[in-house]
Amino acid sequence: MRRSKEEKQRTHKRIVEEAARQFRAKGINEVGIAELMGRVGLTHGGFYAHFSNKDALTAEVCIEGVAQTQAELLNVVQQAPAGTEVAAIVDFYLTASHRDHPARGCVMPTLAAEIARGPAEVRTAFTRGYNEFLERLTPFLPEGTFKEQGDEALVVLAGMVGAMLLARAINDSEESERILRVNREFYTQVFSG
Amino acid sequence: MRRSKEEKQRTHKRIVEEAARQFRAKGINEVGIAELMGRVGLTHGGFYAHFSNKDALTAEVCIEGVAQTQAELLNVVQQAPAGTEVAAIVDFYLTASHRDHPARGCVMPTLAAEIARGPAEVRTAFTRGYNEFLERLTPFLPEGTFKEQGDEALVVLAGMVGAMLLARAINDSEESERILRVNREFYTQVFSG
DNA sequence: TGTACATCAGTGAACGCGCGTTCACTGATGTAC
DNA sequence: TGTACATCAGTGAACGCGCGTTCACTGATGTAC
Repeated sequence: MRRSKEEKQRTHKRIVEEAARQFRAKGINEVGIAELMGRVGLTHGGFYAHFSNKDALTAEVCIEGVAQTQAELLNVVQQAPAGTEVAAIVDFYLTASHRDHPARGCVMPTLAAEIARGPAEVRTAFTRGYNEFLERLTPFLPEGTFKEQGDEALVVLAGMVGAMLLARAINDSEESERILRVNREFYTQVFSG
Repeated sequence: MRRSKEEKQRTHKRIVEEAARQFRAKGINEVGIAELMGRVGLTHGGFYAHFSNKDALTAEVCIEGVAQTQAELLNVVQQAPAGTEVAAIVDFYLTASHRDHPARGCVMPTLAAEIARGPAEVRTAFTRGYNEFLERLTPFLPEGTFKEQGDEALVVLAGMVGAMLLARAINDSEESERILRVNREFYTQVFSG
């Protein structure tokens, strides 16, 4: 039963979006093709009409996933009053809600370790998303607090990703909240004005 | 062929150490019991004389792995001249060598995402290691730079873990080096004196 | 100290299971005339 | 515009494979007398 070009595109998009959710929730290797396609409402064989293999899907999920976080953070930072951009970013990113819903959150804390061990195709896709992410975010950081704006973006991003990663791994909700709060306060204090 | 108590203990330790190496290099789920036991020089069936299941091994690896990084960082920080403790820590942690040898490095960037998705047993073990880690490290941080020493430890740890995670995922050696360098410089500058 | 027996670390075949991928097939869509 | 045929999105059975775990067995170690 052949489908129209438009319907194929829609199906393709639905597979990528569902994969992005599942990968973040369970990890790339823990999500099977059959389970994924089932959630999209199709059978597993049809997967290969859209992707040559699972790595090709993973590469697309990397780009799509980073682009999504980028869009959200850009939106947040653009609406922030001048001088409070970093505060707006960390207040948006380092929340209990983000910690508790990895499937809807940033791909970096959830997938970066697996990507680092993955094939070149996947790492290259992630790198592309990462570079665009930093390019877009950098202009909104305050000037001169610490070297160039691009360097500041690097510091804030690494700090947020690490804090989220640890806050999720810890099995102690009080300590987990503390990781989020202290890091929010730190970046707000250092990069304000 | 029953073995002596001492030999059993030695074997147990060798399994945990080999698992710690393999888990960091490939991820917990990508290391099989048979492969692991083979590397230790035994067959897979013998695994269950040492651990009730794979989760029990993973929990031990968490504690052992965090303790190892803790010991290394404590050693570094104790030998650092007063006022340069944070510089010593980040110079030890955020290196290309650490980035390129995850099997011998800190477990947090490599395993935290998988631990966060893992069973309570594993997360509790990691949390125990993490708490001891921070308790031991905190007294060596400078006072008053940013709130309490314990809060500073949280910030430096999150930043280092996030920076290492991203530096490993990126498929661009120049940008990867930059992540490490900029973060080293940042924490050295902010937490010196 | 020597002997008899219980224990148990490690072996290796076997289990059920889910994985990624292939492939012959179906039938609606796209296209050439 | 209508017809004939090629294309190909999606189906579902089948593939080989590796996984975690179980279990009957072996034989050296530990222990009770």
